[in-house]
Amino acid sequence: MAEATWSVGRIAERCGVNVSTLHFYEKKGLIKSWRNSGNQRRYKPDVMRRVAVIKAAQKVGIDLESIKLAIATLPENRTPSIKDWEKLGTLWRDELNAKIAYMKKLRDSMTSCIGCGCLSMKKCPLYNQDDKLAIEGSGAVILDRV
Amino acid sequence: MAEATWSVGRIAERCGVNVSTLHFYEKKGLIKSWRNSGNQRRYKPDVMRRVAVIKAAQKVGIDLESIKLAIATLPENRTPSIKDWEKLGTLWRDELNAKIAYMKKLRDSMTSCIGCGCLSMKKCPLYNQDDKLAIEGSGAVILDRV
DNA sequence: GCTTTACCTCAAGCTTGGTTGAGGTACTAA
DNA sequence: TTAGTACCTCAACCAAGCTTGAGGTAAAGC
Repeated sequence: MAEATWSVGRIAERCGVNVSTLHFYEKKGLIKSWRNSGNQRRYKPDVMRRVAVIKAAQKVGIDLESIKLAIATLPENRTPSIKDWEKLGTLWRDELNAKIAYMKKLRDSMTSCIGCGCLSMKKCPLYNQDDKLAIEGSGAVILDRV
Repeated sequence: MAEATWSVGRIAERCGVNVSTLHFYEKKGLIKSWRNSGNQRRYKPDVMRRVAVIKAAQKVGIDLESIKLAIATLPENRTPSIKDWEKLGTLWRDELNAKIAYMKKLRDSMTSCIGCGCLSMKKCPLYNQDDKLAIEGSGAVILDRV
């Protein structure tokens, strides 16, 4: 059972994603499969954990490219162990901590800055916080140029 | 000075955004202008605060549509007061608090769940947390269907 | 054996939040 | 008056992260 091989539809069902998503992830290099004699995808069961981890990481705002890089640190030649996975978790937990801290800073500036006169100027703390960690990739950077 | 009218280029420069962004926001109904005799946009100075608020809200992960709805609560017939703006700030601060709380929950599940056996199943706390507040709009919802 | 379901590939489409470019008009400064 | 900017509109494009559809093959159930 532990070393069974899985079809794309079964993986999709178990992971709660569409088949097209699995195709997409494969094309992006996030997961791997081999083909059976009829050219259909077959998976090792650990792909489910990979998909689950991808989804978990996305939830905390990590994009697929970064997830791909992180996943690339997993061993190629053997099924990743609990320890291997935990390392990823730790990595992302740190990132998440940083994001939380950033959002707290934003929150604390929010009420005061939004009503105050500084908002469109370069002194405003809401603008001048380090936004390398910005949740949405873009949107940042812009207001510091004034 | 306080009641001066501004051209699109000057607003763009003061707010640190592109002219095209202001066109875009106007098309989306987030800001307003009128035209001079030569069909060029003219703005009241409070549009700068609007733009600034839009950018601030984006930083905390609020999408333009929600920002538009929030801005729509501002008075139409007069320049919004500090109090009006502060109401928005308070609203978003609450939203941000909820997001922070959500991310903390994710963080606490992260290390333990990622390595554990529950990750691809419906019992995993990492999946079954309320994800209405998900940072990235999509990506959520999916793993609860298993 | 036959039907239904699952799978395949490739291309095109969708959403958000803009940017870029073409072709043309208006304003400003010397 | 004449450059040189600044502005106008409209359409097309970009990136991420998928989804949808067309046209065709494989596998599974009765």
